[in-house]
Amino acid sequence: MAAAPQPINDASIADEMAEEDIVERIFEAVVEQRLPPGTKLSESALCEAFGVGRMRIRRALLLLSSREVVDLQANRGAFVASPTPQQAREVFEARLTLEPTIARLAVERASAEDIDNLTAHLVKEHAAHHEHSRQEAIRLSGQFHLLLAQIAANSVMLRMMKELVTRTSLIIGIFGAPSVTNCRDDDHERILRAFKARDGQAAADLMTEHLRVIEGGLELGTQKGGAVDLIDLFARKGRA
Amino acid sequence: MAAAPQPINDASIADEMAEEDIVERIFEAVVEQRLPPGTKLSESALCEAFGVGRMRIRRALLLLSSREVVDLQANRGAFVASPTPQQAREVFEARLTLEPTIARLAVERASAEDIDNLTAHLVKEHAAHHEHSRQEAIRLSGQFHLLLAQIAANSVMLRMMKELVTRTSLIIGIFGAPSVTNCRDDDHERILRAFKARDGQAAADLMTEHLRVIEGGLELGTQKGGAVDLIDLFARKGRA
DNA sequence: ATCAGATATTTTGTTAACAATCCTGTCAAC
DNA sequence: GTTGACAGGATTGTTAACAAAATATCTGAT
Repeated sequence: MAAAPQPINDASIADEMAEEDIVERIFEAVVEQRLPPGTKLSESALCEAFGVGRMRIRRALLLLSSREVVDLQANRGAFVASPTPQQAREVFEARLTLEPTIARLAVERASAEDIDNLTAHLVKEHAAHHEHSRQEAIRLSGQFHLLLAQIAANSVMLRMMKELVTRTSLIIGIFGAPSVTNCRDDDHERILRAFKARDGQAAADLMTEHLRVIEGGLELGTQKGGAVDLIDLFARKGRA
Repeated sequence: MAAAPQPINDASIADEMAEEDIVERIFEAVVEQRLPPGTKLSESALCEAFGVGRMRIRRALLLLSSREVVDLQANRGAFVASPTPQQAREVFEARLTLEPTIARLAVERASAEDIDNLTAHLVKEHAAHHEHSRQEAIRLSGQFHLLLAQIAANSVMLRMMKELVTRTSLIIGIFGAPSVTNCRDDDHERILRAFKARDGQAAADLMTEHLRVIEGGLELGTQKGGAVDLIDLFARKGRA
């Protein structure tokens, strides 16, 4: 309950954070699954955490909700979204529509430096896996897909991908088998080889396969954690 | 300068408009090209127009800017976005990525009623063309694409399409040849025939062709109205 | 002990006043 | 006549206080 107005955590680089930075930070936390689905995001807590006024937090939450990463309930507050099976299917359908083309465009437009960056990125991914630093592995694994969108040099699709990658992390958190990480970096490795061979079609096909594997690893019938729908669960008295 | 708090225009159905409705209304106005690129959207004017407080307007503008339909400049205000040629290319690239798949999915998932609705929609489009009611024609022409996304039953891609269709209207407003309307309804007609034949691939191909024709009709070298970059234009003294 | 109701506290939503910035028009100086 | 500075007005951005809703706590009865 400290009423100290000064920043508390590591968020105080210069003077103040723009709401865009706050949105970015929360996106990252969700991707790394440090904010599980259903987590309450109270305004006062966020104000302290980021050391900013309530208005900034409010705007950030509105932006997050417009991207369906946060569920904004009237008079109740903001919660990390808990995608439904239907939403999960829609997110993967959108990714399967966008990402093969993004991969192909990225191959066509990648400079030598881009490919070097991708290679360096995969090294980091491997390292994170071997070090068993789960959060870092997940973060890098998601960022690989964003890197492709960046190389494809289309800011519209890059923005769409940021949303989709973040929501995918939530989806895996809810429906993913326990041992499954977001992406197998073997697949990323194969896609990188397609880059080096300058084979855009192969990259697109590998991406399709990659996404199908991830979606196939989900159990869209049983939701694990997150906000279990208690109303639906206990609607009939006694036991089901 | 009327300080009357009651609603002024047709926006007073019940008691108050949610910011989502305001966003929707402004989207519509942009699609119909009643709000040309570069138009200043002052807060006080919007407050009067919609009969709501400043906070609502502020939130609506933030949402609009997050979808790049509005350009939010610090301490200067909100302006209808003026897409650059680069942004125009990116929007069309995204549409060319999404819409063929949306068309295919829509064909696969369309009920008989959906096809009836599409048919009725095309009748309206024709009527608007013959009546030379330009705004209505433009609106319906954009809505055709949204109808397809709705039939495809993917809310993620539907939301993306709402943004892309709206931005396309801005792009045509800036770079379109004067006589060009948004879509030739002949193309829509052909797509509808693919629906009736239940030929998803044909619908996808026709959509690709349709979008290429529209993009081909743009003059991405010369921007007409909108916010002409005077600094860049008159940087060198005298004449270029 | 459990549950219902009432009260208190916390949290969210809104409003209004205040501060800061920008635009416009004016006036003086060159 | 043009350029620059300056002041007034208008618009945006922020803060703080207030209102409303929901949650938590407490009491009392069954």
